[in-house]
Amino acid sequence: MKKYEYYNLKDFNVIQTLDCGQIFRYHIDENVANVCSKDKFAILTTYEDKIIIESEDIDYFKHFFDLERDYGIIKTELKKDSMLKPAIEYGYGIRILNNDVYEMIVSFIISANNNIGRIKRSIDWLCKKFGKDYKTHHAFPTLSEMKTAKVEDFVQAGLGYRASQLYETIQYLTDKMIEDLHCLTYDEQRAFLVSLKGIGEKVMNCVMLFGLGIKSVFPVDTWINKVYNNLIGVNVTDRKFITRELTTKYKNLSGYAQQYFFYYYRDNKLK
DNA sequence: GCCCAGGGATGCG
DNA sequence: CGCATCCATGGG
Repeated sequence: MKKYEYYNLKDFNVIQTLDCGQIFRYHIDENVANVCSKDKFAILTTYEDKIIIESEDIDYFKHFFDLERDYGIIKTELKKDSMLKPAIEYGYGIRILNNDVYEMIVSFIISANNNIGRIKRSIDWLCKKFGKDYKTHHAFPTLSEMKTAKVEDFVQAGLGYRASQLYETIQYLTDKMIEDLHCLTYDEQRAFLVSLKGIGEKVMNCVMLFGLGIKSVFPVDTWINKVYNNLIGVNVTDRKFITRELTTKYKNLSGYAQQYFFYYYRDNKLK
């Protein structure tokens, strides 16, 4: 494997970035993190003054971890918001990953009304069953590989009632649809994603954010719902309303704000 | 046994 | 539109 070393890298913490719910295929052991995306694999080791990335495709993971972007500007702007400031100081090294759209579609369909532990187990099961074995890791199953799965396989993966939803979407999707998705307008992308079985507002926004790199969206899940009520001092359950409020407030930095909030309040076991 | 998890689909008004 | 109800499954 090739190796690349980053010295005194600002605004990047591997554990924070991996542990804030935007990726499910990773494993952390002390200062060493194994990360998978598509068929690719990397090992990140964190030391006092440097981070070492080992991979067969270093360039992929430089972009994957969004390392070419200056987060100082983003954090300075968002820290002007007093509610967000402590969350940013807590998750100072979070970066929004540039992950694969298709992998995000599958992963976040599975995530619906589910918990992270079970989501990770289900996805790992699918990778072992249908993904290529690279010895160091299993690749995420390609669309054509995933199309060979039966509904029973998805049930066995522990997807519950999401099994039939994912099955229908997998059978419907083509590689061309996935490729063309990048060229659509913002509204067309949203419409396409929501038309897929198992994808509603929240999952769609996660795919937009983590798979298409669109930072003007604000996925609202149960945690963000709790955070919103707690910070504003209300008891709202209308997530579409909360989404509108927060995207209006944070505009093109909504996606970043969402991750800082999510990591801070979920880690601190809000209430 | 109950409640919750990075919600969505469906039906009804 | 908004709203209620149902949906599998494992862990706390």
